[in-house]
Order: sequence, then structure tokens, then C-alpha cells
Amino acid sequence: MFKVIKIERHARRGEFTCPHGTVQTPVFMNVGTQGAIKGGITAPELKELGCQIELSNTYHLHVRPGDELIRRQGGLHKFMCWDGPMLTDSGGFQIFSLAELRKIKEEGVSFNSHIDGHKIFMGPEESMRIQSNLGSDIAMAFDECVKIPSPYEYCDKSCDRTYRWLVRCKAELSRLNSLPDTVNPGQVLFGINQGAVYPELRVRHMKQIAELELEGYAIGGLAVGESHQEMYDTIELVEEHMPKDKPRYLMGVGTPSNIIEGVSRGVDFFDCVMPSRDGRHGHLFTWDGIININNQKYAEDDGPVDPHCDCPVCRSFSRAYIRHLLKAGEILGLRFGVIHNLYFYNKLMDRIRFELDNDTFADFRKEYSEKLGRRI
RNA sequence: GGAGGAGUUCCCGAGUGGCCAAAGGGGGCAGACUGUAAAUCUGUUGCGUCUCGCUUCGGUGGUUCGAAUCCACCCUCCUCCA
Repeated sequence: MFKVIKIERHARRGEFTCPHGTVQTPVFMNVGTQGAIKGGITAPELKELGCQIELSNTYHLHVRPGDELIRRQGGLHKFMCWDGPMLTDSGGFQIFSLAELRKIKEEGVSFNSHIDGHKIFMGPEESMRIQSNLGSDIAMAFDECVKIPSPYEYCDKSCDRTYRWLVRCKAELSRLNSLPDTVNPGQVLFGINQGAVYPELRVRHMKQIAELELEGYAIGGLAVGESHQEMYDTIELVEEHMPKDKPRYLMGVGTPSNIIEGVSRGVDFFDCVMPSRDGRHGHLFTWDGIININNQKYAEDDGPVDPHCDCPVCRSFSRAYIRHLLKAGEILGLRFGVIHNLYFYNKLMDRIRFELDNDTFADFRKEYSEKLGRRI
């Protein structure tokens, strides 16, 4: 259930309630693909980092350890020790990222497992069944995330197929939720808009899926090869046709600047691997811009990663120490990078909500949108 | 004292007449990463006035049109014998 608390131009301050709690939006979802945040962060620790909602992946958990196993373990919440809201991605992104290993048909997609190469079939029904077994609060529709650029004709056909898949997802999830032994019968479905950067496809598809009256709508297929301007234009275009009373989720995005720009265009949910992956690689976000802690110039820097940050890493450890750990290949270095970045992202969302609450978001955007993406 | 083996660019290590400023690692330096096949991947790593020149393969001298590679002597290290 979603409640819009206030709207400042297009930007929205809202509240999303699901079986495992209430999420204040705009929100950033921390990505734990395989039921773990890479870098050695436990689910309980996520809470301390300000994470409101965790994201895991259908494809990965189906391949290993198997969604049936997780169901027997009491569902993914219990399995990974996370009692808060959770969203599962459908496997649709793997159609894009594992492009070499899959084949698409009307019924669904055949993958060769990236682990051992064995054949895996996943269609809308399979994806819903897996997500139902995992027991997340939000199940994402099984869609095709098309690479950009792709020919218009292909995107046109793909959009229609993704729509037909969505209809099947909706039917299957409602069937699963009505079964007596479903892990999380309150699980809801978000539909995903596609259409690459073709305005007419985006709008047509958005109008189609809006009619299905789902609990939320995502904009997918962005940040996969197009320019920032194309991405922003696409959001603006699609947003107009999205139900006002339902949450909007911009999938896989993005940089702090992308998020601020997304919020200003009416997006409520975000997720991205960037804070965790970049954190592991030593690219750390600060309120003054991005630093690459691996750089020589930090070798003897005894200050914190970000003087304005009060995360567990910045409270105690120096740039010089973190650089050393990363250079030495110590797992603690990765952990520190991820902790700091996730904390930063969650704090950024806090700040965005605060600015929206105080009607000062426009000023905040002006000051920080560009600044946070700068390399310093 | 005798016999054998080895010394290569920051490190390890390949190379035994020209295609060698010298393979491959490591380390260093830098870059990439947006619903995670990613603790990964890429570039670079003698100097310069940089499609060419200079210096470099323990040292010195020599052979050769040409030497890290062949020869002589020297230095250092390792193994075995006394």
C-alpha cells in the first residue's frame, strides 16, 4: 500500500507499507543479489547502515541454493536474517546481462547457468513461483531488459511480449498468493515499463501496463547504454502516464546525481550495485564528490573518508588505513568501502526526504546534483 | 684448494647471434564499473625532442656488419669434493 505524503513539483515524498514494514520514500534499496550484500555485510548490519529495504535476485537464488530449499528454510527473510521489507528482481535483468548464455521465446527464456552451464528455463510463471518461494514483499515482473541501442522493430516486439508476460505474472502470483502454504501471501507485483529510448514504445507500453492496476510500476531498461539526458527524458515522458497513487521504481539507477534527478522527476524507489561494487573497488562517495581511495595521494592521509560522514568507518578509520587494506587485499578493506558507501546512499535518501519535507528539495538539487558526481 | 652451476629491466623469471627495451608473473601507478557471471576487468610500468634516437641484461676487454646471447679475464653467489 502506497501513500503520497506530499508532492513538490514532480518530486514525491511517500510511504510504502508491505508485510514486513513501512518504507519511507524516496528510498534506495540495498542490493544483496545472492541473499548477501557483497563485501561481507550481514543483514542485521544493514539496519545499522540505515537500509530500509533489501533487494535480492530470483535467477541467482534459483540457480543456487535453489528457491525450494530457501522455502524449506522458511523463506529468504529467515534464511538471511532480514526481517524488513524486501524486493526480489525477476531475472529479467539476466536476460540482458547473461545475453551470451540465453535464448528468448514466447513461453520464456532458456539460460545456461553461469555456474555450471546446465539448462534453466524461466518464464513468467517460473519467476513468480521462485519469488513466491523466496517470500519477498515485492515481486518484480518477468521482463526483457533490452540493450540500448537496439532496433526499433525488435524493441516493439519485445515490449509486446513483456506485456503478455506481465499479464501471466499477475495471474500466476494471484494464484500462488491464494494457496494455503504460501511463504508470504501479502507479496505484491510491480510491473516494468520497457521500450528502450523510443518515446512511442515507452508511452504505449506504460499505458498498457497501467491498466493492469498493479501495486507499483518500474521503469526498466535504463542505464544500459543511453546518455543521461536520454534517461532523464525517458523518465519524464513515462512519468506522465504512471498512476499517481502507486510507487515508481527506477530500476538499477544509479549515481547520487541520477537519484536526485530521478526524484525530481517523480521516482520513489531506486536500487543499484554502484555503492557496493564501487565500494569494493575503492571508489568512495563523499558529500564533496567521489574519491578513489586507491590513489597514491591518500597513502598518508590520516583523515576520515568523508569529514561530513558519521558512518562506522569514518568514525574510526583513516583513508591511509583503508587504502592500505584495499591494496593488501584484506577483506576488511572491501567491507569498509561497502559500509561507507551504503551508509552514504542511505543518508543521501534521508537528506532527500528531509529536503522534501521542508520544501527545500529544489535548492538541495541545485547545490548537490552535480557536486556529488565530481571526482575529487 | 678442486669440480660444477648461476648473475636479465622495481622483484621473480623467460630469452643462448639480428624479428629484443627484452615473454610471463608479481609489485607499482592509473582507469572502468548503474535491476551484480564483477574481492572483477582494462591500460601502463628505462629515458628522450617518442612512427625515430639514446642508455640497459654482474664488470672490463674482445670476436662479429650486428652481442643479453660467442670468447678471455675479473667480481659476487650457490652446490658438491677436500
